[in-house]
Amino acid sequence: MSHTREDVIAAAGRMFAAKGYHGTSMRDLGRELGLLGSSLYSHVGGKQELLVEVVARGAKLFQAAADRALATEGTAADRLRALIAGHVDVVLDHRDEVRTFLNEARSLDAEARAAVVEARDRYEEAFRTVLREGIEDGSFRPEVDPVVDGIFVLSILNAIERWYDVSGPVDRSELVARLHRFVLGGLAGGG
Amino acid sequence: MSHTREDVIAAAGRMFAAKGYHGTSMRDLGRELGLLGSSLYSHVGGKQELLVEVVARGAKLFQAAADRALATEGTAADRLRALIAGHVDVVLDHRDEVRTFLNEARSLDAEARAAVVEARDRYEEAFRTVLREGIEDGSFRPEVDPVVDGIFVLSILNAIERWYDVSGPVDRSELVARLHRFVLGGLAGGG
DNA sequence: GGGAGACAAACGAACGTTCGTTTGTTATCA
DNA sequence: TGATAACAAACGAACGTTCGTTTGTCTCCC
Repeated sequence: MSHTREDVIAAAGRMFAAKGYHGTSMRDLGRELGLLGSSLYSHVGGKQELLVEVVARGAKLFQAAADRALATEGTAADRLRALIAGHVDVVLDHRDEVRTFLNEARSLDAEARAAVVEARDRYEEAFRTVLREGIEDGSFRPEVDPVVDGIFVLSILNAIERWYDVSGPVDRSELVARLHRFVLGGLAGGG
Repeated sequence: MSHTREDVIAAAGRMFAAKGYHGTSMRDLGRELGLLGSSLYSHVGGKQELLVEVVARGAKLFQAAADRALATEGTAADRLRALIAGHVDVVLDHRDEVRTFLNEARSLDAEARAAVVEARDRYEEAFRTVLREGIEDGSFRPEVDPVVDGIFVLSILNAIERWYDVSGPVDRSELVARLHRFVLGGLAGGG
C-alpha cells in the first residue's frame, strides 16, 4: 500500500489546520501516514512546498465559489446571499484547507504570501462589487461603505471555521439563514 | 541603564504580536531590548511564562471594558453600543496584548489555555446577556439567537485588529459608528 | 513463462542549525 | 561588600533536510 503526493498534501492540510505550520514537524506528518519524516521527500520537495500546495487549494476553492455566486441572476441582495451560502459550503466541506489558508498564510515565504494576499483581495472584491450594486439600486443604506462593511461581512464569514461544530445544534441551512438575516439586516436596516 | 521584568513582557507582547510565539526566539527578544537571549532569564522564568503574562494582560483588559460597559444606564441597545465602543478602545489602545491574546493562545500549555477559554467565555457572556435583554424588550428581532448572533458580533470585533490601520482613512469614531449601525441593524432590521 | 533491469517508495542514520535553557563569571551600583 | 544584571559559553533536544541503501513492483526480452 503506497502513498501518493496528494495523500501527503491532504495529511499536511489536516495537520497544519490542527497544530499550525510551526507546530507540525515532518516527522509528525510522516507518522500521520505511517511513514518516517524522511520518506515524505519521495513525494514532495519540502515542508514549505506542502504549505504552498494546501493554501493554493484553499484559495482556488474560495475563488471558484465567488465566481459561481456572482453569476447568480437577480438583485444584488440575491448575489450577496449566494456569496454567503457559497462561502459556508467551502468552509464546511473543506475545513482543513480553509483553516490553513486563513491562519497559516503568515508562515509562507514572501513570494507565496504575496500571492495569497492577492487572491484574498480578489475574493473580497466580489463582496465589494455586490455591495456597490446594492447601494446603487437602493437595497442597502446609502451610507454603507463597500470597503468597511465588506470587511464586516467577511469577518463574520472567516470566523465560522473557528467556532462552528458540524455535529452541534445549528445545521448548515440554519447557519446560512441566520447569516443572511444578520448581514442583510446590517446593510439595509435603519440601524 | 537596566531593564525591568515589565520591559521584557512589553517587548514580548510586541514580538509575539508581530511574529507569533513560535516565530519569536528568546534571542530575537533579547536583541529587541539590546540584550542576549540568556540575559532575559534574569527577569523571567522562561518563554512560556512570557506568553502567559502577555495573554493575561489582554484578558484583563477585555474583562474590565465589559464590566464598565455593562454598568451603562439605558436600554439593552445602549449597553451593546457601549460594549462595542469599549472593545474598540481596548483593541486600538493595547494592540499587542490583544493580538497575542486572540492569535497566540493556542501556543499556551493546557492549563493556561483553559484559563483563556474561560476568560473568553465570560467576556462573550456579556454580549449574550445584552442580546437576551434586547430580545425581551423588543429592541431586537425575536428570532435573534443570543449564542449565534453573539458570535457574529464578536467575529466582527475580534477581526478589527487584523485590518484596521490607525493612520488610515477611517478614524476611531467613524469605525465605532459604522460598527453600531451594522450590528444594531443586523439585530433589529427586517433582514 | 521467467529472469534482468529500471524505477519509485520507504527506510535509517546522519548533517548542520536553531531552539529554550542552564551554568559560571564579570561588572555595576547601592 | 553584596546583591543584581548582564554576559559568554555550553547543553541537550528538536528541527528540516540529505544521503546511501533496501524493498517491492512493473516491464521487457529471451
